Amino acid sequence: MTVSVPRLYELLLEAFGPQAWWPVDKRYHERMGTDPREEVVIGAILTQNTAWINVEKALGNLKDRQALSFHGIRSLPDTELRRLIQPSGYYNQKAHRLKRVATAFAGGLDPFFTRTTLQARRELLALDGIGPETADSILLYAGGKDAFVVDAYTRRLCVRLPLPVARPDYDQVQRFFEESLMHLESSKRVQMYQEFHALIVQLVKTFCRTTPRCDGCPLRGGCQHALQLLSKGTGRNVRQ
DNA sequence: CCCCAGGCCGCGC
DNA sequence: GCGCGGCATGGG
Repeated sequence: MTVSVPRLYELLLEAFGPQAWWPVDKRYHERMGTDPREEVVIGAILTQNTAWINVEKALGNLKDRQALSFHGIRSLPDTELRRLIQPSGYYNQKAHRLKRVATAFAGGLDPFFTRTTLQARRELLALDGIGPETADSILLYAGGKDAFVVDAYTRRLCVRLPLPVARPDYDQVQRFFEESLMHLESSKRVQMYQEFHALIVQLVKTFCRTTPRCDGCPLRGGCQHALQLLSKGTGRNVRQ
């Protein structure tokens, strides 16, 4: 039994409800006269292989310093930027990545997002420190572009269910989801991409963890892993 | 104590 | 075109 992608989305939405991603402090940006989309970009870089709780501390530090914007980042000395984002880890690398992005988009995000999704993606990937997931997160959550975000969680879900993906690498997983939802009207599709990724994160954090906790998982009925558990009795230590 | 977290890059093969 | 180590912190 295989779950279709639209059905998968339906099940997750029923189980967890709307997720309201990407978390951004709009009040702050209204007060400061800054672009909230820049916070999305900054957060997307800070969260690379990092728990969000640690990213929040770094974002909080930038906020306190009134530097949660590209202009703010550019204005900070390297040493201070490193210190402010230190809780998010990899702070030397990330400080450089933030500086480069803040410089590349010194003209603001509006001109950048007038490009086609494909062209904008190419330009993001050309920046040192921006890989496919960071690029697609920026496109989807800052730009409202139709880019499906794939992360380690999405790939784990594909392998465990499993979904009929050619290979569990970034491009194949992305292609699979995008082709499965291609029939939707454009603005609906963007909204669904945003919600879908957030729901997958929620699912994997709650149930489909490194060591699965299948009890109460909304996908039990259509998941090969959960079904294996049932047939094996106590297979709770089985991993994939 | 160990493992993990919403990756990415540079290197060796 | 791969696999692998390095990058770093804080929470479970």
